[in-house]
Amino acid sequence: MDEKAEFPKSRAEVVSLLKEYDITPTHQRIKIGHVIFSQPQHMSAEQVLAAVNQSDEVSKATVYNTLGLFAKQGLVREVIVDPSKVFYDSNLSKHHHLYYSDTGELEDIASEHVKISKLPELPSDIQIEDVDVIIRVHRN
Amino acid sequence: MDEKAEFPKSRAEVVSLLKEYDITPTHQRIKIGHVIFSQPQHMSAEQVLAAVNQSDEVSKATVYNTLGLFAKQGLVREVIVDPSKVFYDSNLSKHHHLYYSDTGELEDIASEHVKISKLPELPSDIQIEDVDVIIRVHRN
DNA sequence: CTATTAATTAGACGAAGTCTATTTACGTAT
DNA sequence: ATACGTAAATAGACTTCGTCTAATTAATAG
Ligand SMILES: [Mn+2]
Ligand SMILES: [Mn+2]
Ligand SMILES: [Zn+2]
Ligand SMILES: [Zn+2]
Repeated sequence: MDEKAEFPKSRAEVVSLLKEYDITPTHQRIKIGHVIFSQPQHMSAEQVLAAVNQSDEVSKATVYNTLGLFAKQGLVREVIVDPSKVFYDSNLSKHHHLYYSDTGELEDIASEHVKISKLPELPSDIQIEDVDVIIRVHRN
Repeated sequence: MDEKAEFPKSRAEVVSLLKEYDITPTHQRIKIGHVIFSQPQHMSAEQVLAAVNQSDEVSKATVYNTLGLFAKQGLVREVIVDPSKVFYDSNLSKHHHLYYSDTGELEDIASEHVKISKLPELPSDIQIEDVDVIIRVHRN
């Protein structure tokens, strides 16, 4: 797990990050990485596609492939809180989420602010991937 | 909040349940309610549509409208864990979820088995709707 | 350079869900 | 019971997000 999580990342830093995570650094992947690692944020695939296509073109298929690959390799985290789209989270540190169901906004909650003091015992053949805590809220 | 949560529910019980939650008990709504309240379970809209259309027909629009209405009135709970579909949960008691990301299975975790001992302080103009804990696991 | 493999692409396709315009059912008054 | 006004249901077009396929292009090794 990457703990030094600096933002923004230069192009060169993105390249080393990809290599670290065993991802061949192609043009398109570097560009997508540069967008999402510019700051800790939550972006949908559509948003990434739009951002990346401000300058030259990356295909929809490649954006989806790349985000899926990044997630598989642990470079981004998929956040499933909105029934209509997946958010890709560039914040690699352990944290939880605050979701405004009225506006669709998604905010991080530092993991120190949430403490889970008891979890169920699970059969030994089961691996825990993640324990997600989502606080669903709305304004007034 | 309904605490006596008995399953299965007879047709007559479904009718009173709908009335309790200020839902006009139409044929279609009773039928959908009868299906989902037959036991504590998690069903997608497509599954409800299929189940309900074993005998006579209820339209897709009505199934979606009805499940949305039930959720809005607090008769079912929407569970968002799978990026491809919403689950409607007929278990009204407070509980959390175990999600098998490899198979898509969803299981309940009784709320006694999870203890959250610290939550962040939130601005006073924010209402908490729910605190969801999702344990994402996979087998071996 | 050549061969092999990996990655990208356009656009067709699919699944889940929404919307619109019309029809049907329901509730109330006469 | 009939008429009227509102609520609910319906078919099917449509949208959005995401996947797949078949063809092209780029990277890598020899
Ligand atoms: Mn949705
Ligand atoms: Mn998906
Ligand atoms: Zn986050
Ligand atoms: Zn449940």
